[in-house]
Amino acid sequence: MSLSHAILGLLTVMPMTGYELKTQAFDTTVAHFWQADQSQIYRTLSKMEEDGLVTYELEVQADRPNRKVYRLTAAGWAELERWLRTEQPLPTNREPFLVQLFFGWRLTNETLLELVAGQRAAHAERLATYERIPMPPLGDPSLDRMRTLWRLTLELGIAIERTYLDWLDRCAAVIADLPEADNEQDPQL
Amino acid sequence: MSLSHAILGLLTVMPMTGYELKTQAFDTTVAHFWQADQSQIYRTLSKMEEDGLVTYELEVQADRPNRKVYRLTAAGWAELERWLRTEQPLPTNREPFLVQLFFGWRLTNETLLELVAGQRAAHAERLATYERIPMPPLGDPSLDRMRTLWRLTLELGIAIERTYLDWLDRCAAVIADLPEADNEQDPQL
DNA sequence: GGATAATATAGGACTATACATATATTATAT
DNA sequence: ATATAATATATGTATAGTCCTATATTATCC
Repeated sequence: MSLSHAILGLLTVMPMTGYELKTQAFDTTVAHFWQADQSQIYRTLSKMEEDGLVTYELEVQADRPNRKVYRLTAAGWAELERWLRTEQPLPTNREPFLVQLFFGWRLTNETLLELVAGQRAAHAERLATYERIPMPPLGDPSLDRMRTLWRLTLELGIAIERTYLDWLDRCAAVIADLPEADNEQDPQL
Repeated sequence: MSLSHAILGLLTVMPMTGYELKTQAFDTTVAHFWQADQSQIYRTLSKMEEDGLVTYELEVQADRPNRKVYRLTAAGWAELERWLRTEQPLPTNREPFLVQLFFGWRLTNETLLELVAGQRAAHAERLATYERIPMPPLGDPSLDRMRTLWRLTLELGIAIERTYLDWLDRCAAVIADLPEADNEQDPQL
């Protein structure tokens, strides 16, 4: 489970509550490389606390629900340092849209183009989200390691989304020129 | 669960056993967009059979374990056709290496460069695997819809891997020029 | 006035995935 | 002689992730 490692990393930047992890990190800053469900964040925090990786301070609030502000323990720091040096496997590919495209030859060009357009819109939106994140310029000598590395991760997110958009445009062009399917004999049961 | 839909798609090409699905499809032809565990394939086939989406013929073999050759039922065809028209969500991003890079500013440049090199090797291998798959040329009028669409999915796989490689090279260059970390005050417990 | 959003945590139920092992036979490699 | 790989299916167990709902208060929107 490297959700716990992402959480450890985030809590080194600043002690936070589960709510802040969700809204100010997983939904925004790190969304391009790790997405997490609210309920899973809370459950993982509980487990990490049990395991002694984090502790929390309860901030009692009058007009709002109480906050549990989590931070790393010594064991949490040690585990993060260890994990950061461990070679990580590539993420496994699982893309429903490519399954559709691969097996979609019986669909009409029109239907295929609609699917392509849908994906294009979704990727364009994702790209726009990433591009709205202000990126620290490179070449600035005052730019610290942290922000340089952070910038690099964002650059990948943007590059991948651009790759998708280029490819989807190419798909649309190729499909538009494709002779329609001959579905006479299908399905052949 | 769209593993079942990937299986439905694959079985339209040719009736197959679970073993063949694993070795001749998920580990090879469709590996760039869907990877599946052997045990999950068998369990999913069982469930799909229960649900009436597929049936199998038992091929009794003398010198080898018997084979269950699966093919679609009418309900399986209907479900595939329905699913193929349904808009699919973008895959969620979860990339352990980017978590490392993002939170790795306390590591030395050397350690970071080792991690980058490890990822580079893994992506280069993946790209080589994709490039070994013979890709039908475009512009061939005899090229059917199926192979054109299949080619497009492979092109994306290759484009994404090239994006990773370019980006990893850029990472290496940027990290090599980075002043080393000043870890005096860390970890700040 | 009623619905929704924001702040905050949590649990139930399910689905999906991963990793290891069992079983059985034959062929090949060391 | 022993081990491993290939063919073939299957189960046990654990981990990871999703979706929905509950709880409680305040603020805002229509």
